[in-house]
Amino acid sequence: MYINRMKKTCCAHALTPRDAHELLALHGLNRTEIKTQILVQLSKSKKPLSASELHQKLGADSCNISSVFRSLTQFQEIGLVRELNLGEDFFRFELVNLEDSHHHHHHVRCRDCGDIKLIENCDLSNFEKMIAKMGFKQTEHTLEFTGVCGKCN
Amino acid sequence: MYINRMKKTCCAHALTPRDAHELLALHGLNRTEIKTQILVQLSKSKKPLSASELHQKLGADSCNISSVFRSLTQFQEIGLVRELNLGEDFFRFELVNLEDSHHHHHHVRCRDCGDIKLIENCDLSNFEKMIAKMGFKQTEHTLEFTGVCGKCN
DNA sequence: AACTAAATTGCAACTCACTTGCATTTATAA
DNA sequence: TTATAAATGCAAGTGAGTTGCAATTTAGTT
Repeated sequence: MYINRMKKTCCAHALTPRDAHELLALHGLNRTEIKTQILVQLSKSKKPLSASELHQKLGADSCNISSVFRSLTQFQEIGLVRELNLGEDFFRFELVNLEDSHHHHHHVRCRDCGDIKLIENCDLSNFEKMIAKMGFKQTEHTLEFTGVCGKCN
Repeated sequence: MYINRMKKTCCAHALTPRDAHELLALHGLNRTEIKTQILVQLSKSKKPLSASELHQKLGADSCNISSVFRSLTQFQEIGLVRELNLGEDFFRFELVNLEDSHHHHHHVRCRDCGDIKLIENCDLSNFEKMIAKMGFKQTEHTLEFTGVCGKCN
């Protein structure tokens, strides 16, 4: 299985264009340069990227940003990509961990320099229990931090 | 102190127009009908309100929504109001607890019917410690849940 | 290689939350 | 009452994200 061959990064997998092609084929999507590059760039990035940052990385002139948004929407629908709100006025996107799609992490964003760090462990079981008692199912959460980082202090 | 006279609701205080006037005066703001009503409506509401919902409650024709946004911005600046992102494509606003401005709660929003419930307890000390070790200060967080509520299951 | 249907794209126009500049009105304090 | 600052309405602007449509590209089939 191709997933096992992939190199690991902090968050998920570093995808080669070939890997991206396999993923696209697996989900019945055409392998276009835009879709391939979005997956590759997201996998290479240490922090989640905005649509506009992705558009830059693909070469702003090489494609239209509406195609970037459309691809990101598709990737979310098939569970390949997750949309994050880090307290900015736009969304960021990250690859879902393909070996464990439930695994996710949180972020601290510096309110000064904008730098983003990952926080790996996530235990909210006391919250989850309480919400289950309130009758909610299929619960999801977003937990994001901001602060002033060491450099900016 | 007027704060002690105020009736308590689930989240903060039910403000009379008179209370609102005191608060405005205390912060050097003019006591206009718009500002007064925003505070009163926020204090009466069991769930955080969007700018547009507030505008409706004030009577959509009675004022311009830009004035609602401007007032909300001022209220945030002086720490009277907090802006929340509940995973919608707009912000909601709630009154800050005046007796304990650090006190806050979280929310579960039903992805089906949009209903919003409060979650009172908030212990994220293990996260806070980790982030402090990473060099971040003045840390803040947002933690919001979505799910499918009992009625919609 | 040629052909077809479905998927993808670019483009331009649009939506929607929110902001801003400016002229006018209102509140407050002297 | 009057001067000054604050607040407001209005209209235009921003910026992220969406959408309709026509043109292009992909992929599967002959």
